[in-house]
Amino acid sequence: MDFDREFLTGTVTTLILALLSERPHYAYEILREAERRSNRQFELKEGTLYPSLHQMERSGWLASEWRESDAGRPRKYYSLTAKGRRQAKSKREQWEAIAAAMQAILEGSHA
Amino acid sequence: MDFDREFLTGTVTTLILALLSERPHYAYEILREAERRSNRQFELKEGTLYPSLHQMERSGWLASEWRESDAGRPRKYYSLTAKGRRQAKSKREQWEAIAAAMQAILEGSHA
DNA sequence: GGGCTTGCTTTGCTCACCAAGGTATGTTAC
DNA sequence: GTAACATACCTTGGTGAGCAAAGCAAGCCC
Repeated sequence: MDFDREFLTGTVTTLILALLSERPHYAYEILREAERRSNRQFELKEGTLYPSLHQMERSGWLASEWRESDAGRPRKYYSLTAKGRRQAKSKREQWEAIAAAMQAILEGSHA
Repeated sequence: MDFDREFLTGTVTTLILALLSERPHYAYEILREAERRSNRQFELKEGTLYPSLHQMERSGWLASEWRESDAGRPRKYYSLTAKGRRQAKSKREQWEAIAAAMQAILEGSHA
């Protein structure tokens, strides 16, 4: 399914924070992981992800660290700061509340 | 709960189409109904709703009709066109797919 | 008369997302 | 050897959704 662009707004930050809640990731890995877990439904774009990560780091939600890789270029790993963990929790709760509210509204409209 | 603004993107159109799938509504009624069903979580703004309705009418998804009211000003009732019904179905399906994909991603990140 | 609610509308702004481009390294295929 | 592809990082410029803030109009209650 191709989503209308506007549906993704708001999911990107939440999604990044959720993945980083589990363990540090580098950007490219986030792209792949988001695709994989959503069964290819999410195709996070690089032009979205990289600026988002930079923005979140500037906001103090993330810390980054370069690590050598066995093969290829070094990778920049991002992890959550304490502030980032609070944000992750907040975003997840907000998302769940939105999903519940939408569910309540959509229920009445089924054909 | 106050939502971060970006979370609402994409939900507005879906929400409007869902309510109009049930029966015609006038704008002010949509505002109230969205609030009521979401337990006050959604507070759709007038500056969002009215331009959206106009946009959707220009796109041929909605038809409008003025009706006299027992009390107060006449109300402009919006109803779905055939095209609008197809859109309503599509948006609902997209929303449900997004919600499922997000759920899959968030599941792993619970504290 | 003043305030509240209902009801419709518009202007100007912000900012999330992304298309499109670029750089660099390593692997596989021919 | 080189072409093609995957990995891995980054930036610029544009679009468009949502909203704050304002206005207009009509009815109700005190």
